[in-house]
Amino acid sequence: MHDIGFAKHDHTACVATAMETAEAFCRDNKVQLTPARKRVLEILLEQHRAMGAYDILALLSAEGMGSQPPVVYRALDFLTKHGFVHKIEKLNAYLACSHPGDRHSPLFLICHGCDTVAETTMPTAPLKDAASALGFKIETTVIEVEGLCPGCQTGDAA
Amino acid sequence: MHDIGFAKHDHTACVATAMETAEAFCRDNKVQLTPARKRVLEILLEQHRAMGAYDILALLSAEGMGSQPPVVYRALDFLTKHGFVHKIEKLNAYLACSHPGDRHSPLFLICHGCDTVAETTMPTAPLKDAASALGFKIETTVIEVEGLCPGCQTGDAA
DNA sequence: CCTGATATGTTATATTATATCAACCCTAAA
DNA sequence: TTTAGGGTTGATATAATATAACATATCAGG
Repeated sequence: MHDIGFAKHDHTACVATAMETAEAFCRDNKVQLTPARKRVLEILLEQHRAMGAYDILALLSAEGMGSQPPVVYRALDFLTKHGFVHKIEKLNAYLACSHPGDRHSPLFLICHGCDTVAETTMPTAPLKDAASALGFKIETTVIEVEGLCPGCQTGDAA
Repeated sequence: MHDIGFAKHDHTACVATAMETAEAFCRDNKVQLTPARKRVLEILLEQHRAMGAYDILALLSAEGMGSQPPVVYRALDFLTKHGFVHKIEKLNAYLACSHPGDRHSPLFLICHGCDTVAETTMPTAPLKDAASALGFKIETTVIEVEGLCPGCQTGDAA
């Protein structure tokens, strides 16, 4: 059992479906989900947590899929460009997208008690309104909040 | 003449008033605005742009105020802790606060045409609602958007 | 075949940030 | 006055994150 949001669920199946979604997207869009890219995405889906690039690299390397930083950064560039993976700027870490296929403006909830990161969404209108009030045209958004998840508010479990 | 938001204004005076605000705050709260901290804040106010820690360090160093990274990172820690400076996570850069004294959840507009960063605000209710729907308690927020400022949308001036 | 676009392998380096420990300065308690 | 503690600084070293640069490989289309 694993967490999604901050609730429990069995995500054995969701790794498989996310991979299928990614493969379908790549076929449709004529881009290549090469072995390294595929494996990085699988790792992030399986681990279901925000991981540093070098954490991912260590796993890749143990599997003999390349041990140099560009390997993982290139894969992450590809995966983030196509929306399969998000970068958590506040943590310099990477997280598999919970809503593959959507085009959305994700909001990340970072718990500093247990280091869990949950992805959710919020209305984008307030953001657009504030930006357009200054004549600014939004292309990408970074919305991250840090605090305590439900489980860490009570016991203060670190 | 300099920019604030994306409009022109003369900000000669605002450096001085921001420094006075900071000094008053430090007196009131019994914390020390030491020479290094003061100079880092002045630099960020004078430059009126997002600067990397090492850019600031280069200026400090040229003035003989210490040439090692901890000097500037300690100053930035202090200044961000007390709200005089914000970190722009997306850029790994630091920016003097445009609303000294307020307690606010700032929104940063990052123009990738001219590298200007404007600080504004938005209603925080949507954020709080989305977080509390998952039982999450917010402590800090990072809201940054990247795109094009009014001046860079037309001429595409890089 | 040749070429251009895309991807990978490899080495090296750039950029951002922190750990650690000794010294200093001030305040306030003993 | 001495001593202890908190906060700050100085200095050295290193950790953590990310990219530049260039050679090689693969493959589809002309």
